[in-house]
Amino acid sequence: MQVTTIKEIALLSGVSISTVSRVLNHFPDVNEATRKKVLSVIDENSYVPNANAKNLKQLSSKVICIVVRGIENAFFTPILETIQSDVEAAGYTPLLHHIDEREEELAVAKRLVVEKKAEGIIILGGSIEDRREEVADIAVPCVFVTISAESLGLAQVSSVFVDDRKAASMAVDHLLELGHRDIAVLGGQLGQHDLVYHRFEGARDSFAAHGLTFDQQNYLESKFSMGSAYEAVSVQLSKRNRFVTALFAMSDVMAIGAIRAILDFGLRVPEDISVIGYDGIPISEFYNPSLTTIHQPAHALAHTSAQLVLDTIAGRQSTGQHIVLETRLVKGQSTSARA
Amino acid sequence: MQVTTIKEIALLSGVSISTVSRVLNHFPDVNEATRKKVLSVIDENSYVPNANAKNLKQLSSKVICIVVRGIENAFFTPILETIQSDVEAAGYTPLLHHIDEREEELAVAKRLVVEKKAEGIIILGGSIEDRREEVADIAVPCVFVTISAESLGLAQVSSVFVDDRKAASMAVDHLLELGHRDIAVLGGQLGQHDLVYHRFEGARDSFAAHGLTFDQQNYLESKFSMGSAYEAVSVQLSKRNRFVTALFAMSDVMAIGAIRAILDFGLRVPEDISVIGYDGIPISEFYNPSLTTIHQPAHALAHTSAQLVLDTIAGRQSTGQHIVLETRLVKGQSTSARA
DNA sequence: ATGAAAGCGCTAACAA
DNA sequence: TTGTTAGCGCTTTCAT
Repeated sequence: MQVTTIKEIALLSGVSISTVSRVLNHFPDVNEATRKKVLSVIDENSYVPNANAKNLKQLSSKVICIVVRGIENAFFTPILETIQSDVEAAGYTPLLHHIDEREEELAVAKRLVVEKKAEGIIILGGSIEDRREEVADIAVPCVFVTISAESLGLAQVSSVFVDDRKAASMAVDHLLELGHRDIAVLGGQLGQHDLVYHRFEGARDSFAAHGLTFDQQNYLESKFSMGSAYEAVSVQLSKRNRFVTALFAMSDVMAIGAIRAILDFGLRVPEDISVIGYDGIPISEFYNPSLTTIHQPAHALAHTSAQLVLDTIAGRQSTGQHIVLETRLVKGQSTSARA
Repeated sequence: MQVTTIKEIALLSGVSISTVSRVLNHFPDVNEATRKKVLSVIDENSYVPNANAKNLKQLSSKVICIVVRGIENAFFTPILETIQSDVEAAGYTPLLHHIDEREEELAVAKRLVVEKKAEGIIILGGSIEDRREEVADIAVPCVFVTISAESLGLAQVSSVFVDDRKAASMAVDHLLELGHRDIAVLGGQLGQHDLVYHRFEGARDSFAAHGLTFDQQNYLESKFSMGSAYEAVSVQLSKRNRFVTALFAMSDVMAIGAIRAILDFGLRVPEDISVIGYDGIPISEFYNPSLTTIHQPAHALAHTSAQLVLDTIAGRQSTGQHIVLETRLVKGQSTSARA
């Protein structure tokens, strides 16, 4: 027979359900013999408490939820691991929740607060444009990672991010300083997400700062995947041949798709076309050629965001903090001076 | 004020809680006007039902849980997406649950069945050695993906996998047929997981079939990550120089780490050392050189496993099925005949 | 140190 | 079509 409830354990142990509950929750005021007995019954029947009932009744739970948009974002993976271990080190239980593109991260966050009695929320890959109400609805400290939530002006809400615009301009600066003038920008659909817009603006800033203008027809639109980037670049190559001498991709994943397309077209990287990426994910070092890329400080993003929720929960800070972290250009083998 | 319970919605709508529950669960027998009224109150207060209470009470839930070990296994990502959409297409709700290395996938699965009232379970990346009891404890249809559960002989349990031993031998066959004799095998810790053992045995089979013996000192141990593989190969290169002309890596991720190490040592791939990988993850096509690899049929693994749980739940099959899927050698640019 | 009892928010009979 | 009511399995006072 399957033993599924605390009541059955109580019966089998010859104690009341409250005593079983005390054992389960490591209360100190339980007779050692009783505890042993109960634990053995629990073990023999491989009983597992029902978290629904537990959460339903419980008021607080030492849980911090991490809500992530998109399962296959390679840039998030190391961040998640670091956040999880930081949260654990602080005595909280991290609860990782992946949501797919269609789901609403803010609604999910709100639900988790109610259901899991989460005391804090960390959101990766969300957006907050015109959603002040929904964010305000989240009743616990909340940190947005990779986007700024400063404009919301909410005391419970913090954010950690990089200056995407500046970073993108740094990338294009690098190409311009290597002597390139015909430069393509490979990015997402403009207007789809703030991030794309910021990086695009950054690229234009760089051109402007050099007294140049970005030629809009050199903007290649693609999804944030290798296959899509490959496609976008291949199309241009076969249509316009060697149309640029350098390319700035808004993610390393896109950069890799682009490079493969260039190589398959019979050109060399960086000799014929230089490529610079964005993110600094692990593969960027291992790719061949290794990627020149804008490195986002994944660990710092993770540590800082964990610290922010923890501090806000503990009341060590009373108002939302919005922290800008620095990016850094990592020079790989995928860029070189114009031939 | 935050409205958090069905009771408050009932009050505000001027109906009973059962009516609200009916609206929430899309019951047909609700007056259209009443439904509208309730929905508007729900919306105005952005009320979200508490899933704890719901699951606690509910007997069945049309949920299928997918338990995955390891957050960063690139091979699993596409499988997960396919399983999720297949499950949805069948009218079930997929519930993805990532667990970390320390957690016990079988205990988690059992818990999910109780808590979420899951009607089926799909497990990726688990192991079942000597754990018949625990598996038998899972009260609903269960499918293991990438490992065989045939030996358990449980009617509720199915599995879908490839013949790792045969596939590994196929990989080494390829290298031997290209004329290579000094071949390294880069894999995980032997004895750590069945999978490592099977692939190792497969490599030895191939040597034996060619009248040769594998030299144990050519087995390089590493974790399943690029960095670790890089390290392992670098050490051997600096110690024994060009010690082999070919290398079989037990995963594409390892193959990439190995290639980078070889390139950084000043050698060429495949001219100096050929490398063959395993898995056939997306990056294998995009890497430079593109990887020769043993392609595991990710989509077929996904479709088949989804079908198996669904069929078992529906009673369309009464006994566990154990299905072996075929791998295929994909020739990339990372292998060539011995110089 | 232990037990009894009152709910947590919801669903699912059963009535009306 | 709607309301009333009895729990789901657990935690948490309050007694003892």
